[in-house]
Amino acid sequence: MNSGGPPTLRDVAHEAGVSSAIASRVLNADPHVRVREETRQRIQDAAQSLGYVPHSLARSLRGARAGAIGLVMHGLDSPINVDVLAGAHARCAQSGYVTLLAEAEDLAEDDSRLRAFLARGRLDGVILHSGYGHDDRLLDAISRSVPAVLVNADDDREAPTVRVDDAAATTLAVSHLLELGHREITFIAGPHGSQTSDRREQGYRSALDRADLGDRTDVVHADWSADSGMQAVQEILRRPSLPTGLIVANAVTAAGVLSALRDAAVQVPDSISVITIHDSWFLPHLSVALTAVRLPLQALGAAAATLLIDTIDGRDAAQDAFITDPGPELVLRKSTGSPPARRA
Amino acid sequence: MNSGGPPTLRDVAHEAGVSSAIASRVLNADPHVRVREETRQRIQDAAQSLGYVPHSLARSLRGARAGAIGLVMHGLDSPINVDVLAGAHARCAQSGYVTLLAEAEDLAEDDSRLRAFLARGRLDGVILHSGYGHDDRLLDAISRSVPAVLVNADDDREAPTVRVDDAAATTLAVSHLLELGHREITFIAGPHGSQTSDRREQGYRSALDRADLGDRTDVVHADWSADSGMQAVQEILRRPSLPTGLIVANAVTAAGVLSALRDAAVQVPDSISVITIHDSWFLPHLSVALTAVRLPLQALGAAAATLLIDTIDGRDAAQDAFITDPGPELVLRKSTGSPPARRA
DNA sequence: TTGTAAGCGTTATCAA
DNA sequence: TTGATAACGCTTACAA
Repeated sequence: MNSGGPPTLRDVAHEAGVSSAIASRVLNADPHVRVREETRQRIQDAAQSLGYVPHSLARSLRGARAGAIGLVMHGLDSPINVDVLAGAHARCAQSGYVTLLAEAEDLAEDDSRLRAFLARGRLDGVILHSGYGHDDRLLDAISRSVPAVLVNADDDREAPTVRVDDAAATTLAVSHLLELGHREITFIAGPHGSQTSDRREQGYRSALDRADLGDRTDVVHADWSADSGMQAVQEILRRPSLPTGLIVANAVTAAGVLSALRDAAVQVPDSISVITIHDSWFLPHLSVALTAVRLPLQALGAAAATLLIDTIDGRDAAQDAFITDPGPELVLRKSTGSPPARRA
Repeated sequence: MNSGGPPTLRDVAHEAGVSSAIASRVLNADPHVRVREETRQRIQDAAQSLGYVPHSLARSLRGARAGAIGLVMHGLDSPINVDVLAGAHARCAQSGYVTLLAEAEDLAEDDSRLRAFLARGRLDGVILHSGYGHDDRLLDAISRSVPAVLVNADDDREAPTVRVDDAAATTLAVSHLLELGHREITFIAGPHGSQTSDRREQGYRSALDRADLGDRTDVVHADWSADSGMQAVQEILRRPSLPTGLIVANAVTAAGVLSALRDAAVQVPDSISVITIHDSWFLPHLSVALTAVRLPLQALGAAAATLLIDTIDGRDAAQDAFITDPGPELVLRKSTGSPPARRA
């Protein structure tokens, strides 16, 4: 063997009595090469018996592929975002890419982390799970170095974007409440500056407009967290009159909304109906099993990965994409019902 | 510039009118080298103006460090496991390592994914978040290739292991119920074969033993999922008499437990008290706000990373470790209380 | 104080 | 059908 370390291609070639050149071609099953069957055997036996493992760095250094994709996520404390991550990760793994994980905040705040992450040759591309719009600098740095695909950003950005139909989701939620007879529907949005939240708000507004209820729109901002959901409810409860329906822009926030309602002894759905965007495992287990509009989050992550991989592999692609299959879907549970009878 | 691609060290050296050797030393701040201040400036200016980014692959190929750590996790659909991931990831990032993410099941099932992940030179070490004991083959393959640290495995394994004090956690839960006056306490365990669950069960048994209640032990198995928690409750409800206290080995399972109890109209905590291992954001929002024993999961992940990094960097380390700071901590909410008065 | 040159493990281009 | 050999971009003795 060589000098102690793990066996190299040369060790294999030497063992098989051939040059490293054919060893390389044989082991990579290069279709353009015709070797004697017997030689091929010898090489493969040698590789086998030496326990040869190709050195991925050396390979990528020579070729141009790292075989790795960067997943820049945010808010991994929310199961919603983890779903997107899982979808993207699975699709990358399927296609033979390993994935590097990073948090958007970390990279944006700490230049040395950003550099370590984007170090040349390490990544073939990056999926940036954004949505705040505060990350132009981050996107700039990334796309200067490798192809990037955005998830959930607006489409005025400098990279292709993949999205679910946020507006359709809230529209569906509004329709559901409208059909039940609600006319006073408040939307509990995400944080100011979130493009995702803005799109959902737009769906809410236009659905009310279409029902000639455009003057009844009412939006309260939260910040995606459960606590902020509780605060939003407390704010609403301080008003002289309550809405009969609540649409919450995010399932985690909705968990807080339900708790605050319980704390205030407001009956759901008898006094007020609640519906949220995003389905997740915990919704059936909240204080009232929560009705939701399911959005295909794993599919979203997977679509972003597909788009990126197509780009990397030189297939055209690189268009913005809407995930419409499956589309937003109503998951009925126990938190919505008819509005309370009107007090004259 | 060179041939179109991004600038290399040689380009920088050329631009600065020096050799690539000093360029390298200057840019890496090699302490053993004394360069004229003016030269150092010229090199750094050149690097700056060319937008030079070191090629991490070439660097690792030459040196021996990849600057990357593999995080092999399982069950990312549970926030509990995501907490461990977050802790490990943060600690790695802090120390300048990027992280490669993989799912244990994927690697165990698909050899080509395992090979891609462990490809030589890509990783400096791996954290394996295990707990099932089914993964000996996986651990074998990994530790044959790089240093590994286990999370939550038993300590008879072939790699150092980092753990929280599972037994102490259930002991604390038992004590809490005992103090409230409970004597019939059922433990809803994780799946058969889970070492984590076994350790928790042991803490439960020995705590009851110490209270001379060793003959009252009662264990029902679930599988970490919320659904299995519901099933466990249904099984218990079929019995002629009910326990007064339930200790659930996992917070996600506990969510299902509470829902099943609600569905069966069993009052918590009036008819039955419930306490779970693991605190998480959703516990306050369940049908009854759930009392829990908090375990330091992020610290667990971080400790695993620290241990691994120490090993990689050649500091001694590599001992099994218990995370005892902070230790298991009782988080009181509304799901535990005195047992119902005994029917004579 | 700076430059030369030899690798690190592959792959690709020739030539044999 | 196979073998030399030159890159890929960087680090590091060693030499000047």
